[in-house]
Amino acid sequence: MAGRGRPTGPTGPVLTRGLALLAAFGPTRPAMTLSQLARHTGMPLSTAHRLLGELVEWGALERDDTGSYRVGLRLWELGALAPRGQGLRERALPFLEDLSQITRENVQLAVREGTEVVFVERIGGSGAVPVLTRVGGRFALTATGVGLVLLAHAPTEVQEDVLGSRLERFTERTVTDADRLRRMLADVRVNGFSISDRQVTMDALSVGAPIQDERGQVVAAVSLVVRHGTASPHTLSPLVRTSARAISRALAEGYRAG
Amino acid sequence: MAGRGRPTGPTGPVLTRGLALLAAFGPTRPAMTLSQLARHTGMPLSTAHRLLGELVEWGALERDDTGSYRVGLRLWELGALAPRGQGLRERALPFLEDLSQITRENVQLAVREGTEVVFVERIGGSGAVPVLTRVGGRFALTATGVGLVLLAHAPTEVQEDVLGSRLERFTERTVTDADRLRRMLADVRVNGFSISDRQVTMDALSVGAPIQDERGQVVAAVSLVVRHGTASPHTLSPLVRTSARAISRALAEGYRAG
DNA sequence: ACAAATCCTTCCATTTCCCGGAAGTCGGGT
DNA sequence: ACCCGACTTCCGGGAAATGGAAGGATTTGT
Repeated sequence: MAGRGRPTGPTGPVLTRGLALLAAFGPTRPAMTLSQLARHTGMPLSTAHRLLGELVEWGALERDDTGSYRVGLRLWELGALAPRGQGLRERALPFLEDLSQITRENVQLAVREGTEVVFVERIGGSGAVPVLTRVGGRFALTATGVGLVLLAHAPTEVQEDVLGSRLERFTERTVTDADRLRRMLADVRVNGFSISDRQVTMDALSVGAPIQDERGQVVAAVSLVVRHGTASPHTLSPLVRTSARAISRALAEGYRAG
Repeated sequence: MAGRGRPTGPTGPVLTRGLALLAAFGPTRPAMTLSQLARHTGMPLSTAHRLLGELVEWGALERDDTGSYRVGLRLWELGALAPRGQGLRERALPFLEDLSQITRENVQLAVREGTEVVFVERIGGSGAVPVLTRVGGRFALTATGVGLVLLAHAPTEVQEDVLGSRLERFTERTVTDADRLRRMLADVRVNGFSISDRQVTMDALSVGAPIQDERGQVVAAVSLVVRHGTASPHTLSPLVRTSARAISRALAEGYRAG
C-alpha cells in the first residue's frame, strides 16, 4: 500500500463546491459524464464522484442509462417554486396567450438577473419568425426588446456596469455606442416601451414593455417579436403596453390574494 | 470570553445538510424565514444562517424585502434543464394544446417519481372542472388517471411497495383494497388506458394513457379530467390514447434529432 | 485477440474547513 | 426603559472531507 492516501485537504467551502457541479450544467450542456464534470469544475475525479453521489441520492441529479449525469426531477420541482420563474410565468400566461392569439406573433416574457436577460416564457406563432432564445436561456441586456426595458429601469449601478463594458455586437444595426444607448434608454423610460430594430438578427424586430409589481417596481418585461417589415413598431407598442399593464395588475391582485 | 465556542462537530455530510435546507421548501411553503428553516431542518440557527448565506450567494435562494428566503431564479434555470421536467413539457405541449382545444377539458401531463405522481403540465379549460393539482406538485399514485397508468407500468418492486402499504382514501369511491387495485392495474395494461371515476373528488372523472420513450418504456402519462356525468370514459379514451401515442412518437423523433 | 486507453469506483491516512454556543445587534411591543 | 424574538457575527476544537492510488469495467485501436 505504498503512498496510499496523500491528503492535501479541502480547498473551499463544501456546499459551494457541490453547487459548482450543478453550475456546470447549462442549455448547451444538459448532460455530462463524471470526467467532463470534473474537468469543468477543476476538481479531482474522486471528489467529484463523491459529491455527485450525494446530489444523485438527494435527487438533484439523475443518471441516464449511459451513466451520464442530468438534472433531476427534484430540482425541477424546486425550481417551480421560484417566484420570478414559474410563479411569474403562471400569472402572466393567460395574457401572453391573448397577445399571441391577437397578433399571431412571438410573445416573450423575461426578467433581469444581474447584467443579463433570462427568458421565462416564449410562445411562438407557428408561422412567426423563428427566435433563437429559449425558456431558461440568457441573453445580453442591450439588444432585445425585453432587455432594453429591463436595462432602462435597472438600478444605476447595473446600468453603469453594462454601459461601461464593451457592448456586444450581433448585427450591423446593433447599438454598441454607450452614449447612443443611453439616449435610447431615456426614450424607453419616457415612452413606456422599447424598440429593438434588427439589433439581434437582421430579419427581426421586437417591441417591449415593462411589467411592474404592486409597488411600481419594474420586475419583468413582455415583448412582441415580428419579422422586419411586416408591422410598424408604432402599431405594436399599444398592444404590448396594454398586455404589460394587464399583467402588472394581475401581479398586484395575486399579491393581495396571497 | 468565558465559554466561547463549544464545538460539537459536524453531524452529517455538509452538502446533504445544505440540500436539506432546499428540501424544506415546497408548494405549501414557498417562502420561509431563517428561524422557520432552522426549525424544519432541525439545525442550529447559526449553522442554518451560514449555509443559507452560501445558497443565496450562489443564487439557489433569494431574500425578499422582508428577509424571507425564497427559491431563486438560478435554481429555476437549472430546473428547466431537467429532461423529465421542462424537457418533456416542451415536447408534449403542442399535443396537449390540441387535445385541450378539441375537448375543452383539463389536460394533465405527469411522470412517476418513486411512489408518487409529479405533475409536469396542466392546461385547463376555463369552464372545466377545477382541479386541485398544480404544476410541480405531487400526488398519490393510486387514485388519479395518470397515477394508475404510471403505477400499472412501474417496476414490480414499486407496485408491491405501493400495494403493500395502506392506500389513502380521498372519496367514498377511492379504491383502497389491494386486490381490487391489482385487477384495475391489469385492466390498464390490457386496455391501454386507465379510468379514475370519482376517486379523487366526487365531481370529477379522469382517463389516462401511457407515453413511451423510444425503447417502449412508459415514461409519462396524459389524462383528461372532466366533470362527472358530462362524458363517458369510452368516448374520452380514444382521444387520450391518440394524443399519448402522438407524444410518444414526438419523443422518439426528438431522441434521434438530439 | 490482445493491448492500450479511457472511464468509473473504492479505499483510507491526513488535515482542513465546518460546527454551533455564546455574545452582539436590531426592531417591535408593552 | 425593559423585554422578547429574530437575525448576525465570532472563533476554538474536532469531525468530516480530501484526493492520490489501486483496481475494475468498458471501449477503441491494431
